[in-house]
Amino acid sequence: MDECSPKMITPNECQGICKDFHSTIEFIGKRWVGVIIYSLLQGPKRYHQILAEIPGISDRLLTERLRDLEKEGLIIKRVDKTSQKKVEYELTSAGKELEKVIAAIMHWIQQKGKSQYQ
Amino acid sequence: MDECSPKMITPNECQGICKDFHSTIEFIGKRWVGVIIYSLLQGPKRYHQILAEIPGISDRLLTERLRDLEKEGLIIKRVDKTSQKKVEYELTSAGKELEKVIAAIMHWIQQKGKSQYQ
DNA sequence: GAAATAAGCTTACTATTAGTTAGTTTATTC
DNA sequence: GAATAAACTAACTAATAGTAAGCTTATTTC
Repeated sequence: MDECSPKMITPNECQGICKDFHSTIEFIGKRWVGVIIYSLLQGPKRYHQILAEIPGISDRLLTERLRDLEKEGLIIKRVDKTSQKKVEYELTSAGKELEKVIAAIMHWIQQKGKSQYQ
Repeated sequence: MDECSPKMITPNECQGICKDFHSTIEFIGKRWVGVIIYSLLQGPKRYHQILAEIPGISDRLLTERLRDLEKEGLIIKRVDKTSQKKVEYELTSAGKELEKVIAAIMHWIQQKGKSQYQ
Protein backbone atom coordinates (compact mmCIF):
# COMPACT_ATOMS: atom_id res chain seq x y z
CA MET A 1 0.00 0.00 0.00
CA ASP A 2 2.52 2.59 1.09
CA GLU A 3 5.10 1.57 -1.49
CA CYS A 4 2.87 2.84 -4.23
CA SER A 5 1.54 6.16 -3.05
CA PRO A 6 3.48 9.34 -3.68
CA LYS A 7 1.89 12.45 -2.27
CA MET A 8 -0.23 13.39 -5.24
CA ILE A 9 -2.63 10.47 -5.16
CA THR A 10 -4.90 9.40 -2.34
CA PRO A 11 -4.76 5.83 -1.00
CA ASN A 12 -8.00 4.72 -2.64
CA GLU A 13 -6.98 6.07 -6.01
CA CYS A 14 -3.98 3.79 -5.66
CA GLN A 15 -5.71 0.44 -6.33
CA GLY A 16 -5.06 -0.36 -9.96
CA ILE A 17 -2.83 2.60 -10.69
CA CYS A 18 0.40 1.30 -9.26
CA LYS A 19 0.53 -1.77 -11.44
CA ASP A 20 -0.64 0.34 -14.35
CA PHE A 21 1.89 3.08 -13.72
CA HIS A 22 4.78 0.73 -14.06
CA SER A 23 3.57 -0.85 -17.29
CA THR A 24 2.47 2.48 -18.73
CA ILE A 25 5.71 4.32 -18.10
CA GLU A 26 7.64 1.34 -19.41
CA PHE A 27 5.53 1.36 -22.56
CA ILE A 28 5.48 5.05 -23.37
CA GLY A 29 9.11 5.24 -22.33
CA LYS A 30 10.15 2.49 -24.72
CA ARG A 31 12.72 3.69 -27.19
CA TRP A 32 11.21 5.91 -29.93
CA VAL A 33 7.63 5.73 -28.62
CA GLY A 34 7.76 9.26 -27.22
CA VAL A 35 9.16 10.84 -30.35
CA ILE A 36 6.70 8.98 -32.58
CA ILE A 37 3.77 10.29 -30.56
CA TYR A 38 5.35 13.74 -30.50
CA SER A 39 5.56 13.64 -34.29
CA LEU A 40 1.98 12.44 -34.75
CA LEU A 41 0.62 15.20 -32.51
CA GLN A 42 1.01 17.48 -35.54
CA GLY A 43 -1.52 15.35 -37.41
CA PRO A 44 -1.75 12.09 -39.36
CA LYS A 45 1.39 11.13 -41.25
CA ARG A 46 2.62 8.53 -43.68
CA TYR A 47 5.24 5.92 -42.88
CA HIS A 48 8.14 7.53 -44.72
CA GLN A 49 7.25 10.94 -43.42
CA ILE A 50 7.66 9.76 -39.83
CA LEU A 51 10.83 7.91 -40.78
CA ALA A 52 12.32 11.07 -42.31
CA GLU A 53 11.39 13.25 -39.35
CA ILE A 54 12.95 11.07 -36.69
CA PRO A 55 16.69 10.98 -37.21
CA GLY A 56 18.28 7.79 -36.00
CA ILE A 57 15.29 5.47 -36.01
CA SER A 58 15.50 2.37 -38.19
CA ASP A 59 12.62 1.33 -40.45
CA ARG A 60 12.35 -2.01 -38.70
CA LEU A 61 11.92 -0.40 -35.30
CA LEU A 62 9.49 2.18 -36.67
CA THR A 63 7.31 -0.62 -38.02
CA GLU A 64 7.58 -2.51 -34.72
CA ARG A 65 6.68 0.53 -32.62
CA LEU A 66 3.79 1.48 -34.90
CA ARG A 67 2.41 -2.05 -34.41
CA ASP A 68 2.85 -1.74 -30.62
CA LEU A 69 1.11 1.64 -30.58
CA GLU A 70 -1.72 0.24 -32.70
CA LYS A 71 -2.15 -2.74 -30.38
CA GLU A 72 -2.28 -0.38 -27.39
CA GLY A 73 -4.97 1.67 -29.11
CA LEU A 74 -2.91 4.85 -29.30
CA ILE A 75 -2.79 5.09 -33.08
CA ILE A 76 -4.83 3.84 -35.99
CA LYS A 77 -3.48 2.72 -39.34
CA ARG A 78 -5.49 3.85 -42.34
CA VAL A 79 -4.89 2.10 -45.64
CA ASP A 80 -6.20 3.89 -48.73
CA LYS A 81 -8.95 1.97 -50.57
CA THR A 82 -7.38 2.54 -54.00
CA SER A 83 -3.83 1.61 -53.03
CA GLN A 84 -2.54 -0.41 -50.11
CA LYS A 85 0.73 1.48 -50.40
CA LYS A 86 -0.89 4.66 -49.17
CA VAL A 87 -0.83 4.24 -45.43
CA GLU A 88 -1.49 6.89 -42.83
CA TYR A 89 -0.98 6.73 -39.10
CA GLU A 90 -3.13 8.85 -36.83
CA LEU A 91 -3.38 9.22 -33.08
CA THR A 92 -6.58 8.02 -31.43
CA SER A 93 -8.17 10.20 -28.79
CA ALA A 94 -6.26 8.29 -26.11
CA GLY A 95 -3.07 8.95 -28.06
CA LYS A 96 -3.86 12.63 -28.41
CA GLU A 97 -4.36 12.96 -24.68
CA LEU A 98 -0.70 12.13 -24.22
CA GLU A 99 -0.08 15.69 -25.38
CA LYS A 100 -0.42 16.76 -21.76
CA VAL A 101 2.29 14.33 -20.70
CA ILE A 102 4.57 15.58 -23.46
CA ALA A 103 3.79 19.18 -22.55
CA ALA A 104 4.75 18.41 -18.94
CA ILE A 105 8.07 16.97 -20.11
CA MET A 106 8.77 20.03 -22.25
CA HIS A 107 7.90 22.30 -19.38
CA TRP A 108 10.31 20.41 -17.18
CA ILE A 109 13.09 20.74 -19.78
CA GLN A 110 12.54 24.48 -19.99
CA GLN A 111 12.60 24.91 -16.22
CA LYS A 112 15.75 22.86 -15.89
CA GLY A 113 17.41 24.87 -18.68
CA LYS A 114 16.59 28.13 -16.99
CA SER A 115 17.84 27.13 -13.54
CA GLN A 116 21.23 26.21 -14.98
CA TYR A 117 21.93 29.84 -15.92
CA GLN A 118 20.58 31.43 -12.76
CA MET B 1 11.68 23.69 -38.15
CA ASP B 2 8.22 22.28 -38.86
CA GLU B 3 9.24 18.73 -38.09
CA CYS B 4 9.68 19.63 -34.45
CA SER B 5 6.72 21.78 -33.50
CA PRO B 6 3.51 20.20 -32.28
CA LYS B 7 0.71 22.63 -31.56
CA MET B 8 1.49 23.40 -27.96
CA ILE B 9 4.78 25.18 -28.46
CA THR B 10 5.39 28.28 -30.52
CA PRO B 11 8.07 28.23 -33.24
CA ASN B 12 10.55 30.32 -31.29
CA GLU B 13 10.23 28.17 -28.21
CA CYS B 14 11.30 25.32 -30.47
CA GLN B 15 15.00 26.17 -30.81
CA GLY B 16 16.85 23.94 -28.39
CA ILE B 17 13.83 22.03 -27.18
CA CYS B 18 13.49 19.56 -30.03
CA LYS B 19 16.96 18.08 -29.63
CA ASP B 20 16.46 18.11 -25.87
CA PHE B 21 13.05 16.53 -26.05
CA HIS B 22 14.36 13.44 -27.77
CA SER B 23 17.25 12.90 -25.37
CA THR B 24 15.10 13.73 -22.33
CA ILE B 25 12.27 11.38 -23.15
CA GLU B 26 14.76 8.65 -24.02
CA PHE B 27 16.46 9.18 -20.67
CA ILE B 28 13.47 9.40 -18.35
CA GLY B 29 11.84 6.64 -20.37
CA LYS B 30 14.78 4.29 -19.93
CA ARG B 31 13.76 1.10 -18.22
CA TRP B 32 13.21 1.55 -14.45
CA VAL B 33 14.01 5.29 -14.40
CA GLY B 34 10.34 6.26 -14.09
CA VAL B 35 9.59 3.86 -11.27
CA ILE B 36 12.75 4.83 -9.37
CA ILE B 37 11.79 8.52 -9.50
CA TYR B 38 8.22 7.60 -8.58
CA SER B 39 9.53 5.75 -5.55
CA LEU B 40 11.86 8.58 -4.46
CA LEU B 41 9.06 11.14 -4.67
CA GLN B 42 7.94 9.81 -1.30
CA GLY B 43 11.24 10.94 0.22
CA PRO B 44 14.88 9.83 0.51
CA LYS B 45 15.42 6.10 0.60
CA ARG B 46 18.20 3.59 1.06
CA TYR B 47 19.45 1.24 -1.62
CA HIS B 48 17.76 -1.93 -0.37
CA GLN B 49 14.55 -0.07 0.34
CA ILE B 50 14.25 0.93 -3.30
CA LEU B 51 15.24 -2.56 -4.39
CA ALA B 52 12.51 -4.11 -2.24
CA GLU B 53 9.84 -1.68 -3.45
CA ILE B 54 10.40 -2.20 -7.14
CA PRO B 55 9.51 -5.77 -8.00
CA GLY B 56 11.45 -7.11 -10.94
CA ILE B 57 14.43 -4.80 -10.94
CA SER B 58 17.86 -6.38 -10.51
CA ASP B 59 20.44 -4.95 -8.14
CA ARG B 60 22.89 -4.41 -10.98
CA LEU B 61 20.42 -2.33 -12.95
CA LEU B 62 19.33 -0.39 -9.86
CA THR B 63 22.95 0.58 -9.24
CA GLU B 64 23.42 1.51 -12.91
CA ARG B 65 20.27 3.64 -13.00
CA LEU B 66 21.12 5.37 -9.72
CA ARG B 67 24.51 6.31 -11.21
CA ASP B 68 22.80 7.61 -14.37
CA LEU B 69 20.32 9.64 -12.35
CA GLU B 70 23.14 11.05 -10.25
CA LYS B 71 25.14 12.02 -13.33
CA GLU B 72 22.06 13.76 -14.75
CA GLY B 73 21.64 15.70 -11.52
CA LEU B 74 18.25 14.23 -10.67
CA ILE B 75 19.28 12.50 -7.45
CA ILE B 76 22.02 12.88 -4.87
CA LYS B 77 23.73 10.09 -3.01
CA ARG B 78 24.38 10.74 0.66
CA VAL B 79 26.88 8.52 2.46
CA ASP B 80 26.73 8.56 6.26
CA LYS B 81 29.88 9.92 7.92
CA THR B 82 30.05 7.13 10.49
CA SER B 83 29.48 4.25 8.07
CA GLN B 84 29.91 4.12 4.32
CA LYS B 85 27.31 1.36 4.27
CA LYS B 86 24.57 3.80 5.18
CA VAL B 87 23.67 5.30 1.84
CA GLU B 88 20.62 7.38 1.05
CA TYR B 89 19.33 8.53 -2.30
CA GLU B 90 17.33 11.73 -2.55
CA LEU B 91 15.78 13.62 -5.44
CA THR B 92 17.27 17.00 -6.26
CA SER B 93 14.90 19.88 -6.97
CA ALA B 94 15.12 19.08 -10.69
CA GLY B 95 14.23 15.49 -9.85
CA LYS B 96 11.32 16.54 -7.67
CA GLU B 97 9.90 18.66 -10.46
CA LEU B 98 9.36 15.48 -12.46
CA GLU B 99 6.41 14.92 -10.14
CA LYS B 100 4.32 16.94 -12.59
CA VAL B 101 5.29 14.65 -15.46
CA ILE B 102 4.42 11.61 -13.38
CA ALA B 103 1.13 13.19 -12.31
CA ALA B 104 0.31 13.80 -15.99
CA ILE B 105 0.97 10.14 -16.77
CA MET B 106 -1.23 9.01 -13.89
CA HIS B 107 -3.98 11.35 -14.98
CA TRP B 108 -3.76 9.91 -18.48
CA ILE B 109 -4.02 6.36 -17.13
CA GLN B 110 -7.12 7.26 -15.12
CA GLN B 111 -8.80 8.93 -18.10
CA LYS B 112 -8.05 5.98 -20.34
CA GLY B 113 -9.41 3.59 -17.73
CA LYS B 114 -12.64 5.52 -17.47
CA SER B 115 -13.27 5.80 -21.20
CA GLN B 116 -13.06 2.02 -21.57
CA TYR B 117 -16.23 1.56 -19.53
CA GLN B 118 -18.25 4.38 -21.02
C1' DG C 1 34.83 -11.77 20.54
C1' DA C 2 33.91 -15.04 16.61
C1' DA C 3 30.39 -16.35 13.36
C1' DA C 4 26.39 -15.03 10.89
C1' DT C 5 23.82 -11.76 8.60
C1' DA C 6 23.05 -7.53 5.95
C1' DA C 7 24.16 -3.31 3.01
C1' DG C 8 25.95 -1.78 -1.08
C1' DC C 9 28.02 -2.82 -4.50
C1' DT C 10 31.13 -5.36 -8.73
C1' DT C 11 32.20 -8.98 -12.19
C1' DA C 12 31.22 -12.45 -15.44
C1' DC C 13 27.99 -14.48 -17.99
C1' DT C 14 23.39 -15.41 -20.73
C1' DA C 15 19.17 -13.64 -22.75
C1' DT C 16 16.62 -10.12 -24.82
C1' DT C 17 16.19 -6.02 -27.54
C1' DA C 18 17.95 -2.71 -30.93
C1' DG C 19 20.27 -1.56 -35.21
C1' DT C 20 21.97 -2.76 -40.05
C1' DT C 21 21.76 -4.68 -44.41
C1' DA C 22 19.48 -6.79 -47.94
C1' DG C 23 15.50 -8.19 -50.21
C1' DT C 24 10.21 -8.42 -51.40
C1' DT C 25 5.83 -6.69 -53.31
C1' DT C 26 2.68 -3.42 -55.10
C1' DA C 27 2.30 1.61 -57.23
C1' DT C 28 3.61 5.27 -59.57
C1' DT C 29 6.55 7.97 -62.68
C1' DC C 30 9.33 8.62 -66.87
C1' DG D 1 8.21 -1.27 -69.80
C1' DA D 2 12.01 0.03 -66.85
C1' DA D 3 13.14 2.66 -62.89
C1' DT D 4 11.98 4.55 -58.69
C1' DA D 5 9.39 4.72 -54.37
C1' DA D 6 6.34 3.11 -50.45
C1' DA D 7 5.77 -0.04 -46.93
C1' DC D 8 7.26 -3.55 -45.22
C1' DT D 9 9.92 -8.50 -43.82
C1' DA D 10 13.96 -11.59 -42.78
C1' DA D 11 18.45 -12.54 -41.37
C1' DC D 12 22.08 -11.07 -39.02
C1' DT D 13 25.29 -8.28 -35.60
C1' DA D 14 25.71 -5.02 -31.73
C1' DA D 15 24.05 -3.20 -27.53
C1' DT D 16 21.40 -3.49 -23.41
C1' DA D 17 19.07 -6.04 -19.74
C1' DG D 18 18.79 -9.87 -16.51
C1' DT D 19 21.00 -13.63 -13.48
C1' DA D 20 24.21 -15.63 -10.50
C1' DA D 21 27.99 -15.33 -7.82
C1' DG D 22 31.16 -13.04 -5.01
C1' DC D 23 33.45 -9.13 -2.36
C1' DT D 24 34.05 -5.67 1.37
C1' DT D 25 32.69 -3.28 5.30
C1' DA D 26 29.27 -2.84 9.16
C1' DT D 27 26.07 -4.72 12.45
C1' DT D 28 23.83 -8.17 15.05
C1' DT D 29 23.71 -12.64 17.65
C1' DC D 30 25.43 -16.06 20.59
